[in-house]
Amino acid sequence: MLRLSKLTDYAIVVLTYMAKNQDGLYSAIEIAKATGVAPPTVSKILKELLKAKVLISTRGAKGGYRLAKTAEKITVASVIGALEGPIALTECSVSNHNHSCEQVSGCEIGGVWGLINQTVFNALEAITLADMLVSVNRRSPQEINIPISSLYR
Amino acid sequence: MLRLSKLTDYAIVVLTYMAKNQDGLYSAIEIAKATGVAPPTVSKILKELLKAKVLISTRGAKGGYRLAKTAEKITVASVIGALEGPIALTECSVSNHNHSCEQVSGCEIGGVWGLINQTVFNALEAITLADMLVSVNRRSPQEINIPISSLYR
DNA sequence: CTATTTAGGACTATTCTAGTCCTCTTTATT
DNA sequence: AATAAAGAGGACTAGAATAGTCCTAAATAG
Ligand code: FES
Ligand code: FES
Repeated sequence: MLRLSKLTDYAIVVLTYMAKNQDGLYSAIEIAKATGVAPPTVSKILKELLKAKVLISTRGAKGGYRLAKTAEKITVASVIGALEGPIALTECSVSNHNHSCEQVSGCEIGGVWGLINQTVFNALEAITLADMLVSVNRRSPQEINIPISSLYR
Repeated sequence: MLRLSKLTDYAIVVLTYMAKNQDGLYSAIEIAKATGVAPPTVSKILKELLKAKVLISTRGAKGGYRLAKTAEKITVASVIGALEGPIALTECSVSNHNHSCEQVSGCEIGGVWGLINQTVFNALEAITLADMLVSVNRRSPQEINIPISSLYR
């Protein structure tokens, strides 16, 4: 299904909320209440995003988190990267310096995976938090087109 | 990490092997030997690909599997779809007719997920088995560019 | 000094995945 | 007709990954 983890999903939700006021300082609890995601989970996500430098934190009372850059500069790819590590669709695409990718004897398609990977990455790098906001406002009822349809469990 | 399942990975390997002789008829065991993937696993994958009409089968002695279309018409997206169901990065993107997507109160970004999904899908739909073959022959040593690098476990 | 809030992990339960195996049906061959 | 080769379909298990919780320590405002 090529699924993203739920945490990543939540992360986008959280960031979209924060981006409504770009310079706002939000505490984890505050965000949890606003988004409906459980507090410990929000906290976990915020920490990951901090590590990835998507957010900046202030400790202590009246502390909280804020966006490290403008919404235009925060890409979906970077958020996914923060929560799930680098975008690598297959083992073959993970920094295979020691050729650990050789899962299969005689398989030489690693190069193409690189291409596919890059293509997907570019797609995700092209979409930013700002795009999310626009769509939230527009509230386009846009239906989703999933050509491969019959097989979902 | 936005990972594809191993089975999908193997499927591409298997199909690439089969595509070397477009009209060839291959038994599961034969493919297993050639690719190094365990026989029961190959069998499982072939069945899935059959269900998705990527392959055609002949039963009985001297039976086997063959490609249902030319390599140019078998897209990576369709292979992923066959093994993992439709490409839907998040719950929000899965045919949400009954709004089951409402994971999070007040979350209205579903539409953007649709966009992201579509973008990724287009990228994967643009690459076919034929492209895999070309690259196998060219054997380009092309290094993979993964900008989000530091976080891989 | 105390309340608030982040930092950094450890931990657990549940879900998903990979992989195997069994039984049945179909077909070629002799 | 008998036998062997091969796919069809699905059940099952072990292991891995994920989601989610919780605890303790450190920082800071008031
Ligand atoms: S299994 Fe690694 S390149 Fe194909
Ligand atoms: S949680 Fe479904 S649209 Fe955001």
